[in-house]
Amino acid sequence: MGSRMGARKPREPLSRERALASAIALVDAEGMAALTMRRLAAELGVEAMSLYHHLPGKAGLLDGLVDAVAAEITAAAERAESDAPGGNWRTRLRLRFLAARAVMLRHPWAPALLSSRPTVPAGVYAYYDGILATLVDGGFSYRIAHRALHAFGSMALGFAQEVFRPDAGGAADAAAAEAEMMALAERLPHLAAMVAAETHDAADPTLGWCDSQTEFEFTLDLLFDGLERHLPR
Amino acid sequence: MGSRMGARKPREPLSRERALASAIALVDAEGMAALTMRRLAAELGVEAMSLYHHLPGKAGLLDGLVDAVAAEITAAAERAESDAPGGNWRTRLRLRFLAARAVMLRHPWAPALLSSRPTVPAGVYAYYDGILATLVDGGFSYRIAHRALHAFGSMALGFAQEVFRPDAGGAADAAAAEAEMMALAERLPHLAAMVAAETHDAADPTLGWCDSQTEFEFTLDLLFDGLERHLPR
DNA sequence: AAGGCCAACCATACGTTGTAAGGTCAAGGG
DNA sequence: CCCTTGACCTTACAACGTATGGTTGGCCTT
Repeated sequence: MGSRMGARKPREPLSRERALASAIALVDAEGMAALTMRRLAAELGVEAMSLYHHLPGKAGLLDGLVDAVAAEITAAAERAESDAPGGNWRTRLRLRFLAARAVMLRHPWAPALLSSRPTVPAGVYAYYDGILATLVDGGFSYRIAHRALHAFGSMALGFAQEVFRPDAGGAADAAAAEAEMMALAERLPHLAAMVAAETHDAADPTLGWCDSQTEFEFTLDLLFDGLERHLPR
Repeated sequence: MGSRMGARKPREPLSRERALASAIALVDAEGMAALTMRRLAAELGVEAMSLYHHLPGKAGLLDGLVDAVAAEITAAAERAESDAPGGNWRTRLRLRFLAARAVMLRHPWAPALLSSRPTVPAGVYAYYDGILATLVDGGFSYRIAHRALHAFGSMALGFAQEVFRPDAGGAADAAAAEAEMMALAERLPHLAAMVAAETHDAADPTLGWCDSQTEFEFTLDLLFDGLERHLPR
């Protein structure tokens, strides 16, 4: 017994969805570098070449990842906006962008992947169409709305181009970091003074002292304030 | 004759500087994908492994590229600012950022490379120290200056996080692009309307109609305006 | 029930990548 | 004169994406 009746199911037959889900889990856990065709196949209990029956190569796999993230963002933004109906354009966009940011924080690899892809996934266009609708509904001309889209840049997708990486050094050798900081302070007097002033009453004396959530919202409001002055009348 | 007197010079002895210069030329001409150790060595008339006597591996080579670009930006920004002495913080920063942007336009691969590197090159710190000096000199508190640095993000280095790539489709099949645009218009009414409104009196009816220089400066002024309102008094 | 088709999966192999290990060779100082 | 030293080369390896061509088990048709 056990060979008939179809209930044997040596394994479910592997699909594009299962592959993508497994890929996202893998990348969330171990980073983009761990995502190779062989590794992903192994994760699914399968050989590498089997993936090619469901995905059009590595590039297609990455496109799939980006599409999935875009869908997640769109859903989160839609949900956030509908949770607070009747707001003005500012609060509606704010909710959208902060919802997008929450998604990006769950997938730290997504910003780099998104900006590295040569083509924009289709779902992103729909997302931007909604933003544009909010802006036009809020009274902006198409000209200013267009410029607003450019000005938001990646913030609309929930991430900012941070030049300085978040906590790259790690907390392993805080002493060495501080020593290096002291050495740098002589050549970079203003940066040193700023760090000194800002960490005066903060807990963490290292370079990981930036509250990126606060900075994100500050920049957002900066842009909103500036745009508001371009409203007609 | 010709064998003595040292003038034979079968080739100059290859140095870190020569390797980096050649790498930049190669990447400028053919893009990052063309930069492999073997290819760079061939470009220098040498075998791949010889590069390892002057560069600490591929990662070190990329770090070298980033350092070179950072130096180029710093020099250009310094020059631009000193060409217009006595300006206020706005015009001084504006000149810096636009000078940086000119450098980035010469090296289109630099933004992606810079954001992909795990560590920030040392030269960038010095560059940011100068920006900070200008802000503080302009009357900003360290707190707001700090936030300004975050708000500028990559714009200080001369590039914006553009979600939609510049002219990825190429001008080869403008008809197909327009047809696809028409198909998209039904699902993306606002985007379609915006494109229609914006290209009303423009020359190019495709998606390559964004003047990124204008958008860059608009965003810059948006941020400057917003920051100005955070000046004390 | 028998024949055959076909999607799913696998095994093998190729070219390219970065780079570790060790060899060759000319220049120069003791 | 020899022998160290550094620049350069040769070879080799592991890992990558993927082209090519099996093998197989279940479903449809007759």
